[in-house]
Amino acid sequence: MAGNTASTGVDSAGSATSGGPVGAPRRLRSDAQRNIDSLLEAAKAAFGTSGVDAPAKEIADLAGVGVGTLYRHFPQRSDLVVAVIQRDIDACADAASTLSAANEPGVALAKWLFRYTEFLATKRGLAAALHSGDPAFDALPGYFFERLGPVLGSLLEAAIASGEIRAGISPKDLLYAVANLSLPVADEGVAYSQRMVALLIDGLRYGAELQRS
Amino acid sequence: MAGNTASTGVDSAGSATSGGPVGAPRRLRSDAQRNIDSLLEAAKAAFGTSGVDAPAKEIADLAGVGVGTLYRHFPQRSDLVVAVIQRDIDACADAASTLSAANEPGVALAKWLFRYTEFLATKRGLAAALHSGDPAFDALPGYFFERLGPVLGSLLEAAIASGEIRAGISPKDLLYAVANLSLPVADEGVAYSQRMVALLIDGLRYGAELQRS
DNA sequence: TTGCTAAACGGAAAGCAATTCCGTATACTA
DNA sequence: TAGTATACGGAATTGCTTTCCGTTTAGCAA
Repeated sequence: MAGNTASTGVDSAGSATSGGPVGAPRRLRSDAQRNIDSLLEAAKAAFGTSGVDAPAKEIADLAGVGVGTLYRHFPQRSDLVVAVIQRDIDACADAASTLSAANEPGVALAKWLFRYTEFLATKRGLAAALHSGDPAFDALPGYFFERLGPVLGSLLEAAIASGEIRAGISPKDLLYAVANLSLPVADEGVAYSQRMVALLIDGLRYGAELQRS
Repeated sequence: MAGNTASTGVDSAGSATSGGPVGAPRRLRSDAQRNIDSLLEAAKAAFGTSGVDAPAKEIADLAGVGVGTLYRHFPQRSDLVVAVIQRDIDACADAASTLSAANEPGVALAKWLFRYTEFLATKRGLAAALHSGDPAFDALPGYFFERLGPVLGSLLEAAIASGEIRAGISPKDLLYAVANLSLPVADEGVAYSQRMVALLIDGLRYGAELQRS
């Protein structure tokens, strides 16, 4: 779970001067670890209540720590946002593998995409941050793909092999396309997103039979 | 062109001589109008250079006015953003009618969608604002649709009539779907957006022949 | 257990950008 | 040409992020 280390650094390089095994950055003190967890919990709650722009103070209070502590672990407000999102990405990836094991290839693909859609729908404001242009979020899309890409990749591969879906679409493209389609627009809700995703899936089915056999 | 009046009010009504009836807003003073124009120009430039988060001061300086003046015409920073976007929406709508007059229905539809895609691509940060959840932008999607909906509606209608596209998709859905797909993701450029839009169009073609005749 | 020290804490203060206020300047009208 | 509503500029206010630093504490060794 990447989120836990925050971006305080804990840079992988241990610069081995002490002769010990490289990359042993010294373990986090227990209270620090506890506070990081509290902060992530609090942040998730605050983002849900007050949106991504919830003041740092509000989050710190909710977590029962001072703002100084918040900034010790998450040097920039955006680092907290990133950590929270990464946590949820991990959860989604895990759910995917379970789902793929219990369904037919084509069904598994569609089901997972809809599940993914719902997952994104709960993000709302968080997803917006992704597109804010703030360099602080530059790493997120990468993490997104790194984590979910392989999962969707297998689903896709299986569905193509069974002839239900045409080849030629990359996991990355599909991942991002659905993410974008799931952004909240106007007064429409999740229903809109799902309609659009369904349309995209039809696009994938278009011409699939030509490749069969 | 809605942008010019800013949100200071100045509702469309004009006329009304001296002892006029209720709601004669009184025309804008010439220097005020000039400053509003300068501000819109400056804002567009600043957004391009420093992103949507360009400081108000920067924009005011660029326009050669004080921040007080900026806030007089655009009470909230977001009002400026809205005005700039509306301007560009209008331009896109106009281009659409021209295009639709010079092409076959199906071609016109596809061409316009790609043109629309490119238009959105230049917005980048601005588009992100749309999804920020800030209530200040609530009116934008409405304007977006009000202006572009009818245009895309005609294109769509014609393409459906010619049997190239299946019925059942609303202009609104398509408009928003493409807008979302055009959001910048990761390191991909416009090419990505266009690939996805093409996929969506294929989705529309899927099953079209079944409805023919 | 006790003592020591690096690590972590909390919250006051500093830094910044958005927004408001208000005295001054100016475009219109009579 | 004078009078007045409008508009102007920029200093002051406000609210939030981020930094700083004296105080507290977990983890370790004697």
